[in-house]
Amino acid sequence: MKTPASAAANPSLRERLRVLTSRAILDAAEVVFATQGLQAARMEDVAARAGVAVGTLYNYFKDRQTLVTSLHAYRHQEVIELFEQCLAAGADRPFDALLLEVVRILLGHFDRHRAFFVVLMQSEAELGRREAMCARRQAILELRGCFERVVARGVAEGAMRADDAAIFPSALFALLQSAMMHAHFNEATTPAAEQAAALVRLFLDGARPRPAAG
Amino acid sequence: MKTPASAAANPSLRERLRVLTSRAILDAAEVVFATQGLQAARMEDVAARAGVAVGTLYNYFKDRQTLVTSLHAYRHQEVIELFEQCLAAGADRPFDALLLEVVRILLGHFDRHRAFFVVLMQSEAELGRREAMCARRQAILELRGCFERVVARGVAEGAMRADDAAIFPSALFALLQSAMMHAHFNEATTPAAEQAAALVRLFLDGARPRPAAG
Amino acid sequence: MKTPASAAANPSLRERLRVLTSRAILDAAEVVFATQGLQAARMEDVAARAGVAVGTLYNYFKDRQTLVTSLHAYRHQEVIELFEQCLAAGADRPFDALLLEVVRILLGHFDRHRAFFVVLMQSEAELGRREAMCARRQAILELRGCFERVVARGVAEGAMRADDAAIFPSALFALLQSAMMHAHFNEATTPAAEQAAALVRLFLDGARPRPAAG
Amino acid sequence: MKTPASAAANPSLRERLRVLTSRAILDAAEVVFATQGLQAARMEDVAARAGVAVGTLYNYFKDRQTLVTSLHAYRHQEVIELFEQCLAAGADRPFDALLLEVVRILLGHFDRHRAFFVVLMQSEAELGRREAMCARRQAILELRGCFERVVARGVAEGAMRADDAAIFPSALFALLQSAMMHAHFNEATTPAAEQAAALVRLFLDGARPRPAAG
DNA sequence: TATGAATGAGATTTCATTCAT
DNA sequence: AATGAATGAAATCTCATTCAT
Repeated sequence: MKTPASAAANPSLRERLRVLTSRAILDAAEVVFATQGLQAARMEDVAARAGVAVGTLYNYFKDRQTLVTSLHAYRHQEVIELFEQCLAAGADRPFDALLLEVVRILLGHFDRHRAFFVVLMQSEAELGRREAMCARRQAILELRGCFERVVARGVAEGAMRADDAAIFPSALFALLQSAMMHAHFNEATTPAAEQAAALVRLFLDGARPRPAAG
Repeated sequence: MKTPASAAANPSLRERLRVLTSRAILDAAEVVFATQGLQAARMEDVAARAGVAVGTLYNYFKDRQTLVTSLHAYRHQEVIELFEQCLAAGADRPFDALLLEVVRILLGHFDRHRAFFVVLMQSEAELGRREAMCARRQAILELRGCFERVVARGVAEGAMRADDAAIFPSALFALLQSAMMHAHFNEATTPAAEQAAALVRLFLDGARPRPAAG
Repeated sequence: MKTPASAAANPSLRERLRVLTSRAILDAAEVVFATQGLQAARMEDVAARAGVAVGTLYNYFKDRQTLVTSLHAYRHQEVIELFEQCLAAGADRPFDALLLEVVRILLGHFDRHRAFFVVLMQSEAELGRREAMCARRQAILELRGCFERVVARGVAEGAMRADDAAIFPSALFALLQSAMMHAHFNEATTPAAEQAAALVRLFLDGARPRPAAG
Repeated sequence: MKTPASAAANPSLRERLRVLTSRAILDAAEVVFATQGLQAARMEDVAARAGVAVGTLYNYFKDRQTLVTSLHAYRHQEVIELFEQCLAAGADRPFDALLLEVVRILLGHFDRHRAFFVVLMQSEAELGRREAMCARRQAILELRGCFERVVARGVAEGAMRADDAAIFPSALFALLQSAMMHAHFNEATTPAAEQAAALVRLFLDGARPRPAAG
């Protein structure tokens, strides 16, 4: 919004400013929603944090709902892109390594936006009920799709059982969540990413002790 | 003049009515909160559903917050009691069977109050932030304690690895949640309880195919 | 309400009980209104203090307004009776002594019910506006009448000027009030009655120093 | 972006409007509170009278209590300023004349805001009880201080006795009140200010007839 | 007659949204 | 395009009063 470099070119200065302001608002919204809670946060707080007037919020987002949805989409998109990159990059790696990498990357991302993701999860529970959130539902399904692709690949490679495969995607997702919640509750302790290996071990080999003859 | 017994030879009629009304309100609240969402639900709706006047709500619960908290406590208590009964009853069973039983019982309970538990989870995410919810936090810790005892017992019996045991309780909890969320999203499909066996298999033996020599 | 002595006679036991309960309620109301303020006090508090149920209040007083009014009347009546007794008893005394006696008696009564009289004054200010309070207005006019009689007598005896006599009654009343308010603000200090002599001196001879040749 | 001056070349227009609105609300509040009573008046009525929406009230005053307190402060301040001006202006006048002037000025002001001052007095009686009103108490003490200064000066000049001086300030204040109450009850009659001379006569020389040798 | 739970109108307060500047 | 004061619908909570027991 104040980058001096953007003064040189003028092709679509307006447009670039719009994007910057929009980002600034989304970033402010993330912090405010995460700090105060999705419902307790007031538009005025978001505006104050973003350094703009309330009215400006409405120049960029139709209404509160839209702002929340956009924020979700924004972060979700990042996760999905990360996910895709992992999958693409690890196309030729052994499945175990790929899975570990995916889990690590995702948890790393979660760690960076921990507070917001907690809020995001909170609102996911609402999804069954509200209609207006189909955009958000969409994003979630997309994320779910990523997990399903990972699982599908694991099964295809013979690295995972096919019989219970139906529950694996949501189970995997749930394990990631559990790591986050764990990190969230024991605030300021070890980041969730450090649990990546243990999670993958649990997911792939279970909690049962390995048979003696490893 | 103030002894409740002296009222009109109705030793505890009043008292019994109080309990009934209190229950009616809590039941109504569960439905309304689950249907409309924790925040969207209005006290008036709860009252209407319970068949009482708004004021009556406040004769039983100090304020909205207290109602929500009481509802949480009410359901949580049931879960914990179920849990305890399982643990007590299965004291001499093999660990695998015990775990399966526990998971099945819990998911069954979840199925019966599905909508509300989704709401409950939603609000659990808030816990890091609000202080006033220590009662609720207490309940959650208690539940967590139950899972820890199960895990501890599994480890003691040699049925579970000790190395990653730290993450097992929340992982187990998360897997249950995933089953619920799964059931919640695919509304009106198979109950979560049917996933019990698959979940336990995954938790104990992992997603990896069993070695050939089954 | 529980006086064992009243069990002996039965001529109008019911009636006597009614009076006792009525008194108990009025006494409780005085304390509660004085402690919590005329508006902040709740009927429930009055009932609790009186040791009866809320419903009982309404068996004795039509509504809140009536209770307040009755309380006013109750106390006012006492004041007026005191006043009358003084006037009657002092019929043959010199005016100065009579006035001093009246002031002393009234302030003494005020001291005994200080808190409530403060509340009472508070509500007197409302009088210009509310219609339903004509009963109260009546009582006040009656009290005013007492003061007017004292002044009239003073004038008749040549102990007071006739020219400004119109303002003397309310001035005298105001001086009494000032003594009470003074006592009220400097809580728990000397009782208002001790100011009686000074007040009368001020009222009769003014604040100006006496001419040297007394 | 936040400097008020940068808005739209309207350096202090906003600010001026704020002051005007604030005044409008206070003026409306005075009328409404005085007309309907301090407690009976509803915020909605104040808003309607001020010609703004309810919400606007809360943009200017945190809550009802604050509005009332601000109103008190607003009027009290005016009285005190009037008082100070009198005292300053009359520094070299004989005490009798000064006192008369003070009384006349104050009663004049009272006359102009009669209804509200009655309400104000009403609430003064509450002062002993509520703590949150320290601001108001402060104002009252300040006013009392003014009266004390007048009395001190009178005593110093030998125009008033020193022995009973302790009760003079509140007595003087009470006499003013009595004039107001008198005017209030005999609504729409002669203004209180006309009683100024009689009041001062009473206060300085008492109710007793002057000794023959005038 | 006493009781006290139920009632529900009504008051305060909040905050997403609008719109004149 | 940005601003921020104004708006007013809506939600929570209170408490005088009623009435079945």
